[in-house]
Formats: sequence, C-alpha cells, structure tokens
Amino acid sequence: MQCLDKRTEIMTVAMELLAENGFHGVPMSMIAAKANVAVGTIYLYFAGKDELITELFQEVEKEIVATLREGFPTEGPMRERFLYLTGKILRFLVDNPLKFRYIEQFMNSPYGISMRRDRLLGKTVPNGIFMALFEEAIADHVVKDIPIIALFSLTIAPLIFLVRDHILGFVTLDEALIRQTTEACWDAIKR
Amino acid sequence: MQCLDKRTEIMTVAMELLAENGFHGVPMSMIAAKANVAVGTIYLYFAGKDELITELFQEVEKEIVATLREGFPTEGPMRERFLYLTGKILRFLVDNPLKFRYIEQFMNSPYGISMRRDRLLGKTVPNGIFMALFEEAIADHVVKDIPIIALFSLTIAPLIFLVRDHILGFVTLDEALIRQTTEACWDAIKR
DNA sequence: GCGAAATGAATGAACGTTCATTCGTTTTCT
DNA sequence: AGAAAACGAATGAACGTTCATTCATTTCGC
Repeated sequence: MQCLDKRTEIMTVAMELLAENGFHGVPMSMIAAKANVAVGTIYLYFAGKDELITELFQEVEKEIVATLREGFPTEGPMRERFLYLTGKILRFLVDNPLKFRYIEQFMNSPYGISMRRDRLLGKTVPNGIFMALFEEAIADHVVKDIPIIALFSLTIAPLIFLVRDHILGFVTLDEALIRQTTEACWDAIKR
Repeated sequence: MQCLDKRTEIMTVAMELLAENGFHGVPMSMIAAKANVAVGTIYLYFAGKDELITELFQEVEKEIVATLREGFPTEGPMRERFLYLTGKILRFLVDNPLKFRYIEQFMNSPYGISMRRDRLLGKTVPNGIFMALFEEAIADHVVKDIPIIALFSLTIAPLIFLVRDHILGFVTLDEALIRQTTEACWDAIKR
C-alpha cells in the first residue's frame, strides 16, 4: 500500500460514513477502522477532521461541475438547454445518493453556512453554469422579470427536495418524472 | 420566580441559541447562563437536551399550523386559495427568522430525519392543509398529473430556499416578490 | 401569633463518557 | 542500516447528566 492508495481509501470510506451518519456521528476512529488504517495514519494525510470534511466537499463539487459542463449545448433554444442542465443534475444526484447526502450534510453545517457567506459576492462554482444560463435568459426576456436568485430557487430547490424524497423512498424519480418535474420548473420561471 | 416563568425563559433562550448556533454548538451550560439559571434547573423542567429540542420544535409546529388555518378560505378558486396559503407561510417565516432557522436545524438533524420517517404514512401536521388542497386540486384536474409529493416539492421547496436567502441578505422578500414567486409556484404546478 | 419543622425549587461541583489529536514505538521499504 | 510510513495507546478538553446541599417559603403545633 502506498501513499495515494491509503489517502483515497480514507476519503472513500469517510464519504460513506459521513454521508450516512452525519459529521457528528462519525468519530475518526470509525473512519480509521473501516479503512483498515490506524487513527494516526489519517493525520498523515489530513490536518484534521475539518480538513477532511472540507476536502471531500470540494471533490464532489468539482465532479458535479465537470458533469454539468460535459456535453452542455451552448447554443439552441433556452428551454432545451435548461431541461438539459436540470435533467443532468437530477440524474447525477439520483445516481449518487451518498454524494447527495454528503452535500446536504455539508450545506447544513457550519462549514456550508460560512462557505455560503464567503461566496456572497464571488460566484458559486457549481451554480456558475446555471447563473450564466439565467443571465442570458433574462437578457432574452424568455423568463420572468424577477431577481436571478429567485429564478435559481424556483429551479434548484424542487429538484433537491425531490431527490431527497426519492432517496427516502417517498417517490421514484424515473425518466418520466424527471422530465415532468424539470418541465414544471421551466413553467415556473418562463415568461 | 415561579414555575412557568423559568420554563418559558429557558425555552425562549434555547430557541435563540439553538437557532443561531446549531444543536451541537450550544452546551446546556450556555443555555443556563443566558437564562440566568443553573444547569441543573433545566433538568427540573426537561428530561434532557433531546426533550428540550423536540418540545421546542413541536411548539413552533403548532404555531405554524394555527397561522395557516387562520382565515384560510375553504371555498373559492383553487389558485386564490393556493396563493393565500403560500403567501401566509412565506410571511410567517420572514417575520420569524429565528423559528425558520430552528426548523431548518431540526429538519436536518437526526430528530427531523426520524420524524419524517415516522410520518411516512401518517400525515404531517403542518403540511396537512397543503396536502388536502393538493388532493382537491388533483381531483378537479386543475394541476398537473404528477405525484402529490412532487407537487409539494415544486411548491414548498422554492419558498424555503427564498426565505433562507432573504434571511442571509441575498434577496429582499417584500410583498411584490412574495406575490411574484408564489404565482410562479402556481405556474409550476397548474395544468 | 410565633417558633419549629417540612418542603422542594434551585444550585453547581463532580462524574463519566466521548472524541479529536498527539507522539513514542514498531513495521516496512530501499 | 536508515528513512519513511504506519500504528494505536495515551492525553486532555468538551459536554450531558447527576445529586448532595442550600435556603426561601409554607405548614404545623401550641
């Protein structure tokens, strides 16, 4: 076992445990045990629990941005591009429930709160694509004339709630429902 | 100083601290200090931290249900009744940011998760009014033919996100924007 | 009416547990 | 052998909870 193997293993295991049990429900010793590693070893790769948690988030964030950019049509009808993006993110979250739950944990923890604050003016990386799309849509007058952040809430919030309900088993997000709900989101914001 | 005074004071102070700092960011000693009470005194009125947290939530829940029922028109056009309810809940949350943040904390904690699970079949009290409205709307074919839980997400989720952004100062939820966004929510679900 | 006894609300030091982090030792690799 | 990596027992801080003690107020006996 070499350097990168252990580091990756720790991150994989930590993602699973933290997503399922919450940040406070997972002692470092638990991560160490499941990764077949000594507690001290984790501190060879991460400065502390905080850094481990933060780094895990940044990794997922990068992955989502990459997924969204991949194959995204920069031209064409606004509605199609919108449905492409929302469908893509919905599918990613449904296919990666662990990562979804991790993001939720993070966003609702002090880490996420302060991150949101820090990004008050700077652009949030994963939403950058959405924001750009909305700005274009506003300029073209194809969406309602309300603050861009409201457009964002009307779009993203239902998707997140739906994924949560899907993971909890309250609803099944198949392709048909994904289509219907993303179209409904468009109906909400279209002029 | 009598019985109810102290109990009320503890609950008021706990609501503030817990809403602002999160459940794990507030030791019992902090609540005691701010309530000008000894730590042990809290245990005279509450079995433990868990019970205090749960009771606080139930109190807010009751208040919201009462607010929603108050003046709610049981007859009339579906759209008007929908806008009445969504506007009412939006105003309540904007006017009570502390309670909003507390609810968020609770819902994203193990308490809230297991509560959601427990209510899988039973009706959630605060949403019972919404659910009844949706069922009627479905029967009347005035909303889209998608699972009721999806209708719910399309409606409630954006409102919650908007309130959060309002409290953080990203947007100002005045009467005009409340009107625009609740109407947008209706556009999302209407047939 | 008045002193003595009982009450129980309030207190906060002490306890036991949990957990992140450290560091002296051991193992592995070159 | 020497350096790098890994180990895990030990440490100490934080926190929820307990309980022996205090004391203002009420009740009782005369």
